[in-house]
Amino acid sequence: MPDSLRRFKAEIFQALAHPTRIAILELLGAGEASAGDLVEKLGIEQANISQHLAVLRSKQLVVNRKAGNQVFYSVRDPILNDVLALMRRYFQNHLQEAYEMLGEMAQAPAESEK
Amino acid sequence: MPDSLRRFKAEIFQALAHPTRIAILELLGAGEASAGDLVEKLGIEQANISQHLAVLRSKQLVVNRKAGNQVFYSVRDPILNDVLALMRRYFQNHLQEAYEMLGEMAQAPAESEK
DNA sequence: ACAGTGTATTCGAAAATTCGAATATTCTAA
DNA sequence: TTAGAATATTCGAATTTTCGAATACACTGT
Repeated sequence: MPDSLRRFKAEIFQALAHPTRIAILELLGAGEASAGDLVEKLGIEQANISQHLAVLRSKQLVVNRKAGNQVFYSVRDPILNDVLALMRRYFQNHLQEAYEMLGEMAQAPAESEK
Repeated sequence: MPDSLRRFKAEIFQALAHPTRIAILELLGAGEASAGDLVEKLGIEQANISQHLAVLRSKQLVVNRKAGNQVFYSVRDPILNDVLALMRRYFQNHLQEAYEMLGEMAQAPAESEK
């Protein structure tokens, strides 16, 4: 496989390599959401969400649709959802280590739980 | 989903987010290989391969087995191969854009082709 | 035209990643 | 024990990523 193709793949993974962007994609997996929805559901700075959306857009992982004031985002290719689903299985298989790797966890309950 | 779990996922993706590490994992998908094999097949500095292997080890994506002088690596969980396979399908779907995104490509033939 | 709401961009500064060079470590064979 | 091969680690500089703050832009209603 050409190295240039691997560079492309690496860029996609790079786009996935941030907790906030994973959260965004998981939310979008359930269907379209506006930028504002994401800000509200994730409890993260508007500017920051917008920056992460810019990353996802630049790698074409999401598409957007403007409706008046708002911009609605969705996952472009359902394969991405499959990838995330596979990863969920992976994490179930290795939850143990996940916890160990993260070390804290026990007392760090994380802000935005559902 | 807890934020800490998303951080863990992001770390896995981060580990996948480098062309050399993708190349390593794709090679290992075909079966065990020694560090030296990887150096030779990828044509990359020994120290650098070793650094990338350290990243993959630290995220537990690979396991290693020492045999005398050498260290043999393999992918720990076959799900990873599935993820990479899914990604290959993704790239086929979007090859067009991949080429556009990479821009150069036409004249950048990449060093290590098969 | 103006104000207000929703979203995007720009600008630093701090943190993380990457690589080659140099050096260590570990094992084997003599 | 010494030499050599295979692999790993450390160091520092260059690059990239990340975030908040400030600002810009776009659309709507009045």
